Order: sequence, then structure tokens, then C-alpha cells
Amino acid sequence: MTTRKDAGKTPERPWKAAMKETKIRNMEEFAAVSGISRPTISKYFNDPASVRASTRERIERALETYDYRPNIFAMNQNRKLTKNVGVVVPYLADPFFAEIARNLENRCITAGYRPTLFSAHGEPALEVEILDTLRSMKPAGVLLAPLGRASDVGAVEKFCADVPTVLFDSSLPDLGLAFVGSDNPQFARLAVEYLCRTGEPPCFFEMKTPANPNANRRRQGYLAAMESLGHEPFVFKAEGSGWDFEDIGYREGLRALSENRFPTRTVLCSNDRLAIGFLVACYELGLRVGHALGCDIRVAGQDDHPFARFTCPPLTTVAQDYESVSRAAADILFRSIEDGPVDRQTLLFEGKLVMRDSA
Amino acid sequence: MTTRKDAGKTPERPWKAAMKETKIRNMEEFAAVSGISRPTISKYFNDPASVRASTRERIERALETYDYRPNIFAMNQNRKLTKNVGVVVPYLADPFFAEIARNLENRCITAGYRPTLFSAHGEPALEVEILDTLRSMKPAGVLLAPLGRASDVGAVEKFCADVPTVLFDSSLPDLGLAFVGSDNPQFARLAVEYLCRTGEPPCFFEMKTPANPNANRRRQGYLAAMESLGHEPFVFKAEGSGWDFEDIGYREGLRALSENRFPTRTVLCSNDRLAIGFLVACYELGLRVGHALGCDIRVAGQDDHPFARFTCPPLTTVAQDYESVSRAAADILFRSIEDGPVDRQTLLFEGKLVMRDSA
DNA sequence: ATCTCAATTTTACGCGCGTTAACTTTTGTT
DNA sequence: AACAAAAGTTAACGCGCGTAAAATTGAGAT
Repeated sequence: MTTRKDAGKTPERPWKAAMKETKIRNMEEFAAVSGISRPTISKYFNDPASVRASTRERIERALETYDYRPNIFAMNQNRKLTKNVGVVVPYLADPFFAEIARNLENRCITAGYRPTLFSAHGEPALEVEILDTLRSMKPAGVLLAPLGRASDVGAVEKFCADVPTVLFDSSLPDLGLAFVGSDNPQFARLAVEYLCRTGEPPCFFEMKTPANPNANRRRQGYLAAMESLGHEPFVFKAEGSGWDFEDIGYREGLRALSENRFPTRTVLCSNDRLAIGFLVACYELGLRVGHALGCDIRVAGQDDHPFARFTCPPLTTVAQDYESVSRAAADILFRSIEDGPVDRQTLLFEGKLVMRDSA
Repeated sequence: MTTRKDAGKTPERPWKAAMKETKIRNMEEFAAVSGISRPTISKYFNDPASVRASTRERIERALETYDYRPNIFAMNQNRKLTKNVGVVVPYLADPFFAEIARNLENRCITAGYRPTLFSAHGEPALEVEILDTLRSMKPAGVLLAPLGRASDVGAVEKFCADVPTVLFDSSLPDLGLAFVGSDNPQFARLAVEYLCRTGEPPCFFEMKTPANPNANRRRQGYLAAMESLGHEPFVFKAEGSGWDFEDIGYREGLRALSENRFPTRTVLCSNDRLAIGFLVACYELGLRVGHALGCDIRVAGQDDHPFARFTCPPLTTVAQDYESVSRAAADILFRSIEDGPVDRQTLLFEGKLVMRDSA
């Protein structure tokens, strides 16, 4: 490690010393220097169009001189309806959630709301903590992807009773204004049908104790699809828990393959992250993955994870409709905030087959 | 898409209706029901040990009955020193930043602070917006990984003058309490030395217009190392901008390889995300990557990105010392908050070579 | 110049809590 | 039992702003 003491000593409380004398500390002071009353300034910040054009100009001229910004938290403290929207995901280090969170944040901003992002980091206690913080924030609404199986359902239920909440990705029965997610059985069915049409029927590779109910629905979709096509299903349940799906896919894939557990040479993984790890296991064992001539095994995933394009070979998968899910979740929430509550509904979006080279 | 209207109509403002009559609305009410004065309750929440054991018990018993929690934002409104810490990263959909953000959040929590996470989503305007929001939050300190080249340096400078800020990952000259990052020239040197020791000297694959100064330092490290080893350096500059590094690595890798631009069959990528895309290009062109006999090309990256383990073949890279960087950044900030300002310093951590199969 | 309506200003209170000062009550010591 | 220290209570103000009501000012129409 390299340590360098930079030139010059940090002055005593530099962030205070640098404060210009003209610095505006609050709306009162800004009202004084701009020669306008505080309530009118307040009106301006809540809607610039609500003040006379000449007043607006005066305010904006003062704004350039003194660059004042109202304290957002003091604003919300007293407002009947804030513009705050909470976005909560179970695990932000998973690029899938990072991507959907980014999407949701952008939608909030576009719709004139102020998103605040939270990740439970896979920990139920932290999820509860987040919900408590959110209460303090007096949010107009919340977009919540719960941890799933590990969630404190009681806490979420109480929260949904207090704050307009739309659940997404992972469902908790009958909670919130709505649930928006994917039609998971359809995902598996789509994959099974494609794989059977183009080769051997697939085995199913999943975690023994999945984090959320989506995995169970996918398994059921797989079983149903196999049955209806008249094939014998086979499910391999990978040991391990937590959020290191790739590692589990790799380790257990290695085990399953070297123990020769799969009756066919086609494997449908419960999700892309497992598949990414599984592909490494295949690589390590010298198995050529793909549907081309001379390949040893076909591997498919589900989700269209942001990195699924960049595996070797690129992963064939069933794409979640990120756009539609996030758009629907946001729209329902905003509509409910603006026009009052709506009937609780469940929206499930179908996946689309993305054919790449792995299967 | 499947829409289902769930059984039962959502009741009028259900989150209001469900409110129990005993619901505590603020500290005043809680003080009333617990039979203790509000200032004492306030003391309790700021430090449970600061009240007599018997009163603490009474408070905690009341707490169980009425489950009240003080409003965190109202608390901070008036406190001289809050426990808020802002964590700002340039792009959260990049698992590297997601991972380091998770690490930093945990450290804050452990140290008794309340982290709030922000992502600029690659947009300079949003970065400025975030800094303004942070001011409102009256944070005790901020851990900031700036966008880099695209950052509004003036805005960051003003912010650092107002709020104790530790920069990490990407440096802006002389700003903040400290900068904590990686010794980027050393990264490249380490990689070059290893690659030269075990085979042909490497070419360098980087973006033409990198997002931050780290890339430049890595290039310089590459050039210096090649020179000192007596080899002719070669740098390929990939076209493209934005944060889709994998895609750029793939497209430009494809171009560079098919145009036969590399004088040697060893490629050191400026970062792992480029390398991940580059590996796909290799795969598509049928090139066998690795150092084993019969391989066509060696590929190495830099960063030890969370997914570098799961490429095919697993990516040889120079690992950033995530732990040390985040620990140092957090420690410096906390120390500065608790013990007053320290000399500005620059801490650069060395990378460690991670040998996998790709090179 | 008069009237009218809209915009603005004054004044005042509230949000939920931190914090201080002056008292009053509890401790536990001798 | 007397008394000092510790802890708790009351009262009051402040944070930075929203918001409401009443009084005042301004602009456009007659």
C-alpha cells in the first residue's frame, strides 16, 4: 500500500471556513435577499408556474446570485403528500436487481417523483429496518421487491397497510396495491418446448432451497410442460443457500456432471445466474456447450440476466420483460397515488425466448 | 401478459383504515402512554444507557406495547451531528460498484452510522443532484466515488468544502479529506511482468475515451513496464463510450481480432468488463483462450470483477483490494468525523495477481 | 378614477424531534 | 436523618419548511 501525505495541512473544519458570507442558510434568508416573502418563495419551489411571471423572474435572478436550494427533508416533513418514492430490492449486487432498480429510478424521476433506493443485502432484519426508515420518509408510495421466503411477512403486511406499496418480482400473497412480476410457469414451459423441439428433453437444475417462490413456479412449469409433452422429468436440486448463485451453479454443476446424474444432455437452469456457474463447470470438464454439431451438452437459463449475452457460449434463455414489469409497477403506483386506490391486481408478464448459442 | 383482479376490492385508503386506535404518532404521544417525559424519551433513543435502568425498563416495556419508532428525518433535522453517511457510486449496475457499495454500507452500519446509497447512473447531472440531496441530509460524512472525467468538478469541490468527504476509486485532484484507491500503474505492471514471464509480451486493449483517470494510469503502467522489460508496446483503443463495457469489449475485440491488429497473441485488457466482452469475441471466432497447450490466445483483465471467476475460461486478472479500499475509506471518514480533521492523504492499495485459466 | 379579481404579504401555527435551563424528585452516601 | 449528586420534569425555543387565514397590493377592465 502507498500512503502519501498531500501537500498542505487540511485547515480547521475546511468545510466551514470555505463558506462565503453570502451563503443562504434557509428559505427565510433567501426570501430576505430576494425581496420576496417566504410563503411566495415556498409556492415557487412547489410549482414555479404558480407565481406571477414577474415574481418568478425576480426569484430566479436571486437564485443565480445566491444559489440556494430548499432542504428536501424539511419540505417533506410538513407536506401532506410528498413526492418520495421508495425502491426496495432484496440484493443489489445482483445485476438483475441493479438493472431493474435503475429502470425504476428513472421512471420515478421522469414522473416527477424522488426515488430513494434501498437494498436489503439479502438480510431479513435489514429489510425490516428499511421499511421503518421508509415510514419516516412519508413516501407517496413504495416499489418493493421482497426477499421472498426470508421476508418478515408480518412486517411487510403492516407496512403495506400504512403506505401505498406495489410489490414486484417476488410475490407475497394478497399484500400491497398490486403484484407485478413474471409468468414463471410460462418461462419454463417456453424453454421446455423449445428444447424438446430442437433436441433432447431437458433436465431441470435448481436450488434445493430457493430464495423466493418464483423458483417453485418454474419447477412446476417444467414438470407440467414435460408431462404434457410426454417426457419423463428430472430435477436436480443443488445444495447451498445464500445469494452466490453462480458459485452454487458451478460447484453443484460440477458434482452433478461428474457423477453423471443427468439422464439427458440438455439442462434447463432455474435462473441465469445458476446457468452462468453451470457453464463454468461444463468448461472445466471439457464439455462443449451448444446445439451445433460436435457439442456435448445444451444449457439454457431463465431471466436474460444482463450478463447472459456475455457467457461462452452466449446463454440461451427466457427473457424477463424488464421494461414491462418496471413500467407496469411504476404506473400502477403512480396512478394509485394520483387517482386514489385501485382494485388489487396481479400482473404477470410472459417471457420471450432468446436463442443464443448455448442451446 | 396475464392480468388478474384479485378477490375483494381494495378498501378506501386501506393503509389508513387499518390504523389501530392505539397507534402512536410521535414522541409526545409515546411519552404520554409510557408515563415518562419527552426529553427523557429523547435521551433514551439517543443513547439507551444514558437513562436510569428502571426508566429504561419502563420505556422498553411501553415500546413493546405500542411499537413506536422516532422519525429519523425529524431527528436529524435538529441534531448538530447526524449519524448519516452518504455512499455515492457512479454506476450501480456495475457489479464492482454494487459490491463495494454493499461493503461500505455494512461498515457504516457496524460503526453505528446510517448509510444512504446513491447511484449517479452514469449521468453527471444526476451526480450533482445527489450532492444537493446529500446537503439536505446533513450527513456526518460522505463516501464518494465520482463519475470521473464526466464529473462536474466545481460542484464536487463546493460539496467537499461543505461536507467531510472521502473520495474513493476515482480521484479528483486535491478534493476531499482523502483519496483511497488502487495503485493502477502497479496493476498493469504486475500483469505485464507475469505475462512476459510466462509467454509473449501482452498488447493492451482499452477504451479510447475511458470514463475515469484510472484507465490512463493503467495504460501508463503498461507502457512503462513494457519498456523496462525491453518490449515494444502496442495499445489498441476501442471505439465507443458509455458504461456498456462488455459490449464494447465484444464488438471492438471482434474487430481487432478479425483485422488481425494484435502483434502478439496475448492481450491485457484495461479492465475485467472489457475482458469479459473480449472473451466472447474470442469464443465467437473459435479462438481457444488460455495458457495451456493448443490455446490460441491469452487474455487477462484488471479488477477481479465479481464475475471474473465465472467466465470461460475463468479470467486471469489483477485483483483490486476491495476490502482494504473500503475499510480505509470508511476508517478515514469515521476517524475524521469523531476526532476532527486529519491531514489530507492519498492511499493507494496494490493489486494481487489472480491466476486463472485465461492467461 | 373606480371596481374587481388575482397575486402577494403578514401573521401564525404545525411537523416531529433536539436541546437547553431552571426546577423537582429520586438515589445512595455518611 | 441530612444532604449532595444524579436523574427526571416542565417550559420553551429552534430546525427548515408547509400551509392556512386575513390583510394588502397589484393589474386589467369598465
